Amino acid sequence: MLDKKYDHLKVEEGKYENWKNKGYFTSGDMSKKPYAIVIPPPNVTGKLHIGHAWDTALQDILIRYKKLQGYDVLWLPGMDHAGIATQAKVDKRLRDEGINPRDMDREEWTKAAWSWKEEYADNIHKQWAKLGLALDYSKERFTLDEGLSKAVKKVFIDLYNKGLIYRGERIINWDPVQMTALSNEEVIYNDEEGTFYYLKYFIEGTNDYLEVATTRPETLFGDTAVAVNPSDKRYNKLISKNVILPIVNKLIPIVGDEHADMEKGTGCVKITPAHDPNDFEVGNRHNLPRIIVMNPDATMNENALHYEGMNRYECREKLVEELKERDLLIKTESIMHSVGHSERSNAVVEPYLSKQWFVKMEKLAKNALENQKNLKTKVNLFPKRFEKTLNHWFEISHDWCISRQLWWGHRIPAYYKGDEVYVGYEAPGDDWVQDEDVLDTWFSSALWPFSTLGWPEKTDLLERYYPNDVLIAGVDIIFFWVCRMIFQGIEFTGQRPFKDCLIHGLVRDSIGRKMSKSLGNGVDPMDEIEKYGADSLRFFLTTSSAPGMDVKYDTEKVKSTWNFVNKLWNASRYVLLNIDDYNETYQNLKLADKWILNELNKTIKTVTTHMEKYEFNIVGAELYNFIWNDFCDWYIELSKINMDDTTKSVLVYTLKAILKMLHPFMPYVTEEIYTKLPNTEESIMLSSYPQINKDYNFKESANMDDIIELIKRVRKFKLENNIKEISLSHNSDILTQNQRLLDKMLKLTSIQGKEDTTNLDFEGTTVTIYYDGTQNKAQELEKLYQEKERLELSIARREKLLANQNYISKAPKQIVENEKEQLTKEQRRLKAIIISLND
RNA sequence: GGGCGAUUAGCUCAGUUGGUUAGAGCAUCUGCCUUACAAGCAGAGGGUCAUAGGUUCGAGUCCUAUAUCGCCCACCA
Repeated sequence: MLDKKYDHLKVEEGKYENWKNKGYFTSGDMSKKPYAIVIPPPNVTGKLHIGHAWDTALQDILIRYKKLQGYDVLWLPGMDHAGIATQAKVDKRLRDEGINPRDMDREEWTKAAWSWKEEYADNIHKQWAKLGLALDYSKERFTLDEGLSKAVKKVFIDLYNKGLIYRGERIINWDPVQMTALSNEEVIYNDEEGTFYYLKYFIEGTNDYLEVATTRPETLFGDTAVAVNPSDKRYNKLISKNVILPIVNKLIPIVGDEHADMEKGTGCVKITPAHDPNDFEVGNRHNLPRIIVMNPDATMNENALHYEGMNRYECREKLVEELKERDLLIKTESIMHSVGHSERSNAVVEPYLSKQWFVKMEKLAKNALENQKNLKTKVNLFPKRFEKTLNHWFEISHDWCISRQLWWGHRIPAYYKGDEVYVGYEAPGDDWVQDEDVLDTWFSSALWPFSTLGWPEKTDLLERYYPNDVLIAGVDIIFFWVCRMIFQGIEFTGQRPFKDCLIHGLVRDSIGRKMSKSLGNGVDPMDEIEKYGADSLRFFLTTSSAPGMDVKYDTEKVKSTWNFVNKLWNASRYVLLNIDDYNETYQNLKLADKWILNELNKTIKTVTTHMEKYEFNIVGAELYNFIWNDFCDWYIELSKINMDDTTKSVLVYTLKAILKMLHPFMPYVTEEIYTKLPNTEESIMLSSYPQINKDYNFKESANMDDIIELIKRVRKFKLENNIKEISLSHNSDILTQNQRLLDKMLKLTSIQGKEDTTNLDFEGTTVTIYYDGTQNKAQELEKLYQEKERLELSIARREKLLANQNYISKAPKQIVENEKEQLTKEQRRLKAIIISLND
């Protein structure tokens, strides 16, 4: 028996360990069809947040659903080493302990990082368990483990040999705090207020100057030209003359280049090839020298003369003062411009000339785009509109900077001896030194769907579970991850990495803001599980929004989900209290039994359809309605009238189906209840998903719908007119057959002493309500007139519609038929009201 | 500048290929402790579906504009 009260903590205790120990999460039953999902590996940097809870709950729903449907499900768990993020955390911890991480040698530091990893992996395992995720731990992987490292090396080496990876000096996004290069995706642009400085660049041998505007005056030490547009009549005769670079007092040329926009600013642009991507290109076109003016930590270097050693902002401030003193500053203007920040450190990114490794994207992106055009082999995104986003990234993709100046990651398999470069698994000789840098974390994550299955070996796992069936990811990592998995999958396996890709939104706070550490508005899923249980949290997260939309985290809604679980709990208690000692039978089904079985079939159909389309919000609403309204409010109440073996059987049958459909969303409470029911498997995880039973499609179930409607109307009449006692008379066969049902649901009493009457229509027969309601006569009449007026309007509307030949000929038959039926029904009701009014 | 999304009840959101008089939860109001559940039951009120046009027998749904909010991308000397 179930406890009197639903206690989520008690229900959830111990179940996960049991499932895990019994091996229910383990894949590999070769007699079944495979179904595979790989988890988006969380970073080993800290705790899982509410977004992870959502993302993983969605996956768990599919895994548990497919398992019940009889698939051999593999949900492969794992974690990501998360290069920059983890290195920052490890460094911080070391510094807090008084150790300067940069004083350590690489090996020593790496040891510290691995111990961090173990600790945080342990945390994440505990959180996965709390969430109830059916992960197959026997297949767990880590992005830095041996097999995956081998895959990473192979991909790097192969791409290099195909000419799709190269090393070169380019302007990259430099994070001066982490002191590493970043990819474009790792830079976040914010609009910020800045200052536009207008400077005088005197033209050699004259007292004239060019007016040059810049937001970053400190880079002038790296200026090697000023560009004007060749067709700009104001300046084009100056081309190939020189200007005097302020402060530095050296001559730099005026070059003509289309990059200079005549309409913009003064039309003159300072060219700093080592500190700006556009200037870099201009520099290439005009063979300009590249002068780096900053150190890797964004302090000024020796090229900044007496500003050497200052950080870039201090330098800017002092330099502007000096320019002012020397009358080289014309004016300043404040402007809004967008400033790039490092995704991880939030430092202002410095465009910086640096020698890095790049993936050449053009061909890889083109292949991915081509593949997306093939309906049979493309990755299907849900919702579909995200395919546009995906394609756009492939269309514009820049070469991907993949080297990072970090210690935590896959070290680049490139070796140097003098000017020679060798790329391969091992150093070609003792006197070769390996590249110090590691690869972008996303380089290894991009291989995750196949590297985790043993690739590049031709393993059985790979054969069986690749391509994965679906990938689930947040909208925020489409570019970082989804795109890259797709092009790497196609390049190295010749196949899409997954057939479907379900994209979900972000969890926002109750007033719609992004959850962030700085705002302190984050919600810890573990706290919520403590308060409301994993079942409530999961159901809320996965059913509260349409696919691809954000969810506002609303505690009230989680509470109301808890109420729903509690409702299920109590309904189950009711069933269990009533089924001691019964023989399962479906003979002599009563109208109510037929009705609920019929409704159940409809529910199974809808739920299954929408589960397949990842429309969990619809599934959630459907189950909520069926359970609360149909099963609890009607069937359970009706079951009290005649609790025979058939009723008991139907109660159990329906409840079992409910639990199985709900199980993917609420694994714990469904397990608790299911295992208490008679004739069940040891665990609900070993049961099978409900299917439509064709024997239980009953036409006469519509009679029950009619009766329910009648009951509702009578109840409304009673309540509106504050009538305590009523009785009914009628000459309907259906009602006669279900007289006990009416007595019970309407609490009918004897007809004696009830002088007043009113009439209702029941499918063409008249039902008379007897009551003693003289004190409310005026109100009753008022209600009747209101109803009469409403019906007349509606009837008029329908009659007009049905008189419209266009409508009759063009609308689907079913719709027209329905309209006619409704019209008949309303006409009957109106007639009954008129009779009542005449009485 | 380009793309995408949103705008529906007081609040948070659904609304499948166009088809009864637009739904749910929460909140509000009325009446109920009816032995599964008062964390509940029985009812009620509340929406000219952002605006303006258009297509259609029929539009929350399709088309064209507009407004507001949000996200993404690009640019930003």
